[in-house]
Amino acid sequence: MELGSNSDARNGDRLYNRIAVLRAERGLSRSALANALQVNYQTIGYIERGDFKPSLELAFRISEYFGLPIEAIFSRTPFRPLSEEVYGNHNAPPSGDSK
Amino acid sequence: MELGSNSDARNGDRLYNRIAVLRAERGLSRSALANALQVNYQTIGYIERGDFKPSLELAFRISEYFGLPIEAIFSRTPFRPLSEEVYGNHNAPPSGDSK
DNA sequence: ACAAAATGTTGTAGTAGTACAACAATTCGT
DNA sequence: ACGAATTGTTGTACTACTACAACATTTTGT
Repeated sequence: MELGSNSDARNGDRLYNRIAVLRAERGLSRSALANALQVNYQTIGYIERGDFKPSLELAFRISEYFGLPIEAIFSRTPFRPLSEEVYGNHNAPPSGDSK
Repeated sequence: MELGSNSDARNGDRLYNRIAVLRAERGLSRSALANALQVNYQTIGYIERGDFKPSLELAFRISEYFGLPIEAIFSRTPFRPLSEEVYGNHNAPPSGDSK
């Protein structure tokens, strides 16, 4: 069955995360991160794009890896960009995912 | 199959939690908590005694319910009693679970 | 522009979290 | 001490997380 379809992460119980950003900041590929966390690299992909939520166990591993609290990485409500959080919002354009 | 047997929470990947304490502090029964969290009351039992780990989703619900960070409720390493954490350790006896 | 790396997609399969039910054991109020 | 509430046990079933594989698409380096 497809993953991104319907029965999985429908909008109500979606989980947002900053993994992609944290990876980017550190120049880590998914494989590299997955490797460090001892999980399959596709699992990182699934989690990053919200296809499903990690186990609490994995969330802890990720949290420890980045040295950040779980709440800084995962959230039930969308994250504000870290950049904004640090420098404030100077006239932001509509922040939609383009495609 | 039994739950507390073998294949589940063996000692390596056990997860400790303070749910029982938090419940006790608030005089909440498992059913009451389960009810508030919208889960089966037996699920709370399973989690409390470490039979299995909650999903991240549920961990978030619990965290929000108690108004505490996930890390204050769940940990990969055993918790120190909150009492000690607050008042310090004044000559503690061997803190084993008796029975 | 081309090759290599990174990411996305689809499909299959195993395991672990959760619900639910029925009943045993324990604890608690009066 | 008794009954009620709480907690523990066993068993069944479903769904979601994770692994893995093969291939399509996109991005990146030179």
